[in-house]
Amino acid sequence: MPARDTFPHSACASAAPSLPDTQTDTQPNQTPPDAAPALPASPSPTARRARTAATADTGQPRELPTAAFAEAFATALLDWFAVHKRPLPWRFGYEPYSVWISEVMLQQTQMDRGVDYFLRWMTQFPDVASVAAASEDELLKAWEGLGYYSRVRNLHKAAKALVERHDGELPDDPEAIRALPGIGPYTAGAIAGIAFNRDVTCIDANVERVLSRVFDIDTPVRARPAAARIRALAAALLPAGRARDFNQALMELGALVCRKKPQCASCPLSGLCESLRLGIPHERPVPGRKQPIVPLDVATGVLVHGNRIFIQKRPDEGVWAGFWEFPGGRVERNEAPDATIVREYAEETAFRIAVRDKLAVIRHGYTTYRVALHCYLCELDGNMGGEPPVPPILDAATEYRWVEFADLPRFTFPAGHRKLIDQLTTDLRFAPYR
DNA sequence: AAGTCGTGGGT
DNA sequence: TACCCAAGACT
Repeated sequence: MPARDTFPHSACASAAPSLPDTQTDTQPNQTPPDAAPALPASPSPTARRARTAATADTGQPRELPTAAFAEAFATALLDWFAVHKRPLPWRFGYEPYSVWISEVMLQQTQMDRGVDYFLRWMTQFPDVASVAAASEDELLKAWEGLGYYSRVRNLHKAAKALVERHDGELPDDPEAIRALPGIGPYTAGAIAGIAFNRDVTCIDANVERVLSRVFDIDTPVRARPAAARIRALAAALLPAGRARDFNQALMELGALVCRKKPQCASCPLSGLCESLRLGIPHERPVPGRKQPIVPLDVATGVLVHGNRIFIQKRPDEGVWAGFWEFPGGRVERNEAPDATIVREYAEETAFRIAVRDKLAVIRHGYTTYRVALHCYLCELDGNMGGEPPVPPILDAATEYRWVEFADLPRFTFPAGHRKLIDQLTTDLRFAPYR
């Protein structure tokens, strides 16, 4: 736990507003800062003892940093950021649209991948209006491979709402931003704070990690008590007028220095960090309950007929909604994968098919599953293979196509199927069909 | 509030 | 290999 020395009458740091969340969180203190005493940026023992001040009324362990600590924290952090800030493409101009796209794109996504997708997206959809005018299929194709595709559907809805109601511009009011589809507490804070430089914080996994270490928060960071404390701490540490740099700096520090394996030797906050003082930064943040990963065998068949390949479009709900795919499904208990293909084709298309070569086993994961995707080459069986072939009776799809191999890149596939297509490009057994 | 929703990099 | 988990939101 942090030092319990409390200074009930010391200046309490300014508490910048944090976005309202579904969980109501009472800000312990909203009073403006008193005259902040000048304090050396270096962490003196005095500064360390002055780290926190308890809320005066209850005396509960809901502690906020003193103004002096907050200033030392912000100064060290912002100085570091000025030197180590990466030249990311949305860090030029901070146009709200660019910030919005980057923030949504980077949700649960690694920076390097996000940058590539961002640059392509901005070329294809340079403004809100172009997103609103695009078809969902176009947007989905641009998002293909990034995952969490409801993000792009919500982006579409939000863009259309902005064109209709806000003249195609993002509002600068955190509440109004938060009301848009796909924008939660984090993204609303990020847009308001980073694009508009409003005095608002944003809490992502980086911020959680940094603050849980600096203040040695010993309960699961995503659970309510710790989450509320982190929101309050971030708000108290935020220097007025510096939200753009402060928010980015906190996240940048988490991404570059205060990583899962912390690099405390090069951390500008090492002198202020309670978990480091205790020698346990690697024990923070305390993780929540983790979901078990379920292994799953799935089979899929690439059905060829002449030089055409059968694909179908998934329903509008559930995983990979609206994606194209090769039919297939879960391998049941005591079922061989090639038998799965025959069964699934019968159920999903009413095709009788014959399974030929096994093409690949592709391993990938989605959400809580770890999938082994067994891939087979298939043909229509017996007299089903007329010309043109008999139409399918779709049971798990909204559309179907018989397409040439060269046309597959125009359609949007789940990553596992996309990997299969990539492999087929060089698979000699598949040469007759491409 | 606990599950769902993807994917690939890091270790 | 196996596991963790990332600039989260929604239901």
